Amino acid sequence: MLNKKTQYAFQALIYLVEHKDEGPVLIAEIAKEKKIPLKFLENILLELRKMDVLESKKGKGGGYFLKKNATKTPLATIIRKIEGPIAMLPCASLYFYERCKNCDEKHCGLHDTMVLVRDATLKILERKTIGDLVEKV
Amino acid sequence: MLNKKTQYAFQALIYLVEHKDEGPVLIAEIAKEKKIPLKFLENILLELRKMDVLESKKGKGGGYFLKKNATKTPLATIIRKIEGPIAMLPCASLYFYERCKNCDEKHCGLHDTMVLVRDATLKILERKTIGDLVEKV
DNA sequence: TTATTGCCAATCAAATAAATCAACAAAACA
DNA sequence: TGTTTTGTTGATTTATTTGATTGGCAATAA
Repeated sequence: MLNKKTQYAFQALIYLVEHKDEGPVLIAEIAKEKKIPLKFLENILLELRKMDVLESKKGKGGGYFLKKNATKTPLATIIRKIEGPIAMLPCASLYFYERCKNCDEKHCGLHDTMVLVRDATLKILERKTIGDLVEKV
Repeated sequence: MLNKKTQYAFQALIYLVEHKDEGPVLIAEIAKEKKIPLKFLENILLELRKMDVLESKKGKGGGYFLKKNATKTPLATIIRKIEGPIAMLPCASLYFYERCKNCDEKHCGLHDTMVLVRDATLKILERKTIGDLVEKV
């Protein structure tokens, strides 16, 4: 399962996509609507800003909003930044690879299977984007 | 990522499949070979025994060994028992389903995507079994 | 200048995961 | 019988994740 932080990140992104033509949105508003602890959400939004998905504006009328073209960001990118590896095992990860201590992955059925799972998962998560989170009406 | 407990469980199962014609295997032997904390491994093997994958024998010459037909157990079954949900979100889980607090999953692109990921993952993990963990030579 | 809003850092608390400890029970064997 | 080997069980400790709290700083609009 994705951890809470990543789940909250997705919920916040959904809210921002839904309100993307309404100017900056207050952190407090997202926190209230999506029932996310305020300070925890602050950190999450900050991370998303640093990875160039969001922009922010301080002062009155300020808040967070999606950066230009951010809706095209694949979900896999968000997960890797907020959560970490997508694969089920370190030895099956592309971006966070670690060698197994006690098995030779050239002859390990578990490794092979987990690579299959990773590929099947990425095929979906690299194609689906933030924009796809909100269904067009 | 799978948690340590599940990763250890798979390593132990691999070891037991590799030695399945040699009678009971000592917990200590598995722990040493697979570098798993002994007492932690004890609990894991116990859980696997309670889910009818392993059998044990006490006393001298005792140890753990695979139950008859246990090699046909799908990997998904092991993960669900030791780790929990396979899906990335509660609202996308078959066996551990929970409704979302703040989104209507009938119109949620995230939910739809995570169901796709779950199905792709299960297609593999329901087919691959414990026996497949060890490649035949 | 003042109110508003995000930025940043530190820290505490609760929950969960991971690892260890200590006492016990069953089996084998001399 | 009784001693050794080995698994069983529950309690405890430690580490990590998650969530909550506090407080001051920096930028912006009015």
